[in-house]
Amino acid sequence: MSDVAERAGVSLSTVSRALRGAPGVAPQVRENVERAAAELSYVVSRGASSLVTGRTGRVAVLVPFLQPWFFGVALAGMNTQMRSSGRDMLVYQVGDVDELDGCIRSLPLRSNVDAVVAIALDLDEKEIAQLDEIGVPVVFCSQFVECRPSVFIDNSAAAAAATRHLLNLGHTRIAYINSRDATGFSWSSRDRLRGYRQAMAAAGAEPLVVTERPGHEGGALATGRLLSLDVPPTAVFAESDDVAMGVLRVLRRSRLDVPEVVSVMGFDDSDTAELLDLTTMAQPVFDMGACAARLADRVIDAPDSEPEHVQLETRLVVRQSTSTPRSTRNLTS
Amino acid sequence: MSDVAERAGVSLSTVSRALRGAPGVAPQVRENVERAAAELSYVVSRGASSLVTGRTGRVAVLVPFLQPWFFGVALAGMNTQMRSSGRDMLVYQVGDVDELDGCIRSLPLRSNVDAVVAIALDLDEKEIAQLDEIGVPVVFCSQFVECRPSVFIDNSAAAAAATRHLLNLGHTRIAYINSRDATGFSWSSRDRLRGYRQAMAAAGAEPLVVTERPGHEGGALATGRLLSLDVPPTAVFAESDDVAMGVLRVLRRSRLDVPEVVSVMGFDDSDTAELLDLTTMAQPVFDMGACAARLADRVIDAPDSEPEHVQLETRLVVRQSTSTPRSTRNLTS
DNA sequence: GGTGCGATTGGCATCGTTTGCAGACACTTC
DNA sequence: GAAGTGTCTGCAAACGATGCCAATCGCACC
Repeated sequence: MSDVAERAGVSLSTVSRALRGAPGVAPQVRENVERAAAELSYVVSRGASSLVTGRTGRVAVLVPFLQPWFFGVALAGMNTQMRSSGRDMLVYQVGDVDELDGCIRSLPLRSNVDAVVAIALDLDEKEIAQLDEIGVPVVFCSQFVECRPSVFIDNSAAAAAATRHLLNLGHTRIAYINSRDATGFSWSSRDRLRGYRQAMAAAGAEPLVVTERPGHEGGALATGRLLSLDVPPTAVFAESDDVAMGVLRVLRRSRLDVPEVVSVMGFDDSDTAELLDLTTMAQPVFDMGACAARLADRVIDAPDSEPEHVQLETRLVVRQSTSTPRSTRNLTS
Repeated sequence: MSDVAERAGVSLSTVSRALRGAPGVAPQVRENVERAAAELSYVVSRGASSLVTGRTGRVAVLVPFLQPWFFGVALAGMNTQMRSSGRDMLVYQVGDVDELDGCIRSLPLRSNVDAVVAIALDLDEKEIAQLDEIGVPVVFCSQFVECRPSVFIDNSAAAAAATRHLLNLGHTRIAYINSRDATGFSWSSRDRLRGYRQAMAAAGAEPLVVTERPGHEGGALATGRLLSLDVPPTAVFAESDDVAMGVLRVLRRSRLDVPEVVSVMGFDDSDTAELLDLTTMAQPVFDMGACAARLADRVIDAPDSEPEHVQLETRLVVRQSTSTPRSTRNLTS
């Protein structure tokens, strides 16, 4: 920076003010400084300035996985917003509770980031309290948390709407594939299950829930169970597109036509859903990421503002995997 | 840090040494300091220490996209390795050349990161030179660059091997779907195309190349063109799994059985490839990320060591989408 | 008992910025 | 022409760590 000052023929303070866009710098001088900085291809050291300001200009993002579609899209949304507000994005994968713990007590702690965004971590209260202890504001993305800034969708209402679509098509025997991993229920799947149950109850239909492990393997296993029932369902609502992929795979291998024999409904609208013509309940993941970044901006720039909750809309994307059940068609045709 | 010093009853320097694991601290004292730090849940400020040491403990990762499977997996690999070497990962999405440019001259520049990893950016020499100017060592992931540390696969050899598999099955009319976007050829697809041509030439088979835009839309469009040829191919080798998805989709909609009527070969072994039983040439993306992180470690810890090149192995994953062509089967059965 | 040595420890300058404060300067206003 | 009012600029003290250097300590050895 002193090089820039020398080249522009001004003092360090002036360079600092000029480059930071602070008021009280003559336009001419500012221009000189900016040119000098550009010529020397100089940028301020975030580390040094954060020492003084207490702001690092960095946000840590905690994700349970990096690989699935969902997180890539959410990160892309966050990244876009963060770039426009001039912040940098640190990414930490925290696959399990231990890693979360280690991460909390070591890496982005305290004076190394301005805020933390937790994406779809499905934390319980104890873990949230633990996060609070790091002394950095936390924003929740894809999880509703009371008294904390968070972006989320209404999983229950969305699942109910998806279920109603199947009911409206004339299905009554609609199975729901629920997933559970070693850690127990996650919030989103619990809410979705609830929405399914409500919609089924409201229609007077009998719920049919199978629980398997997450992912497409779980979907495949669950489908095996459904196909061996006394009366297999005519429609399957999978907790997520990923699970639905397992369902489609088994049905395809069994040469059971979709939607002719079985309708399949997903949740998420991942890119593979489009690829496989899966009807699904879309959630705006990119926007959710961008919104989380905005909430982070807000919590950093106005720490005392009250936590903001943003609920984003879902929408049903109807594709080729759902239709009226065969029996209905026979009657009406 | 002074709080910790006070609580442990020692000086600042001793705390610094103790927490950093530096030698010359009595075991008893070290333990006291560590306990005090833990009790105050204190962690060192990276910014402050980097001011003195010149090391930030951070690595910037430049990716063209965040959403595709490939980048999520590569980032996961990098993240794992970086965690174990105690570095933090900054992620920047640089979708186009302008963004790259902006990124280069603003964000992670100079004193804000110790190294930069460029994942699959397919940079040309001018851009590489530009990257050099930021004064931070650069590691290339999924691109071979002379005189720079880089991790990559032999795209040409891998594509040749994949093509040979189809040839060995008895196909002779094998189409290659090549993609090109607004920016022109990318390195990997150019190399893959070359491998395909070589294998075809070696077998005395006539190459058949169609070029479309990238992604599954491109695959779909290319398939349309292939299906309207005078003599459609019996096998299609898509430049990437993503492109292959478009191929499969069109074939499925056309009720052209895979592999009965057309064999399809992909490249990458993405998770959807497994899902759709796509035969594909797998590249070790996770390992590539991890390896890139190791190279970054090396270039940071031993700046003067000569640039290391790591070529990782690919392997053919045979699934259900390839088989002998129908004509062969007719002859042999 | 004095000396020398190695192992620990504390003091202090230092890294590159920001920022409060005061000085310099130009320009009004009386 | 002096005083008042801004606007702009420079000085110097932080910020929180590190690392050099010197001081201290314990201990064995002569």
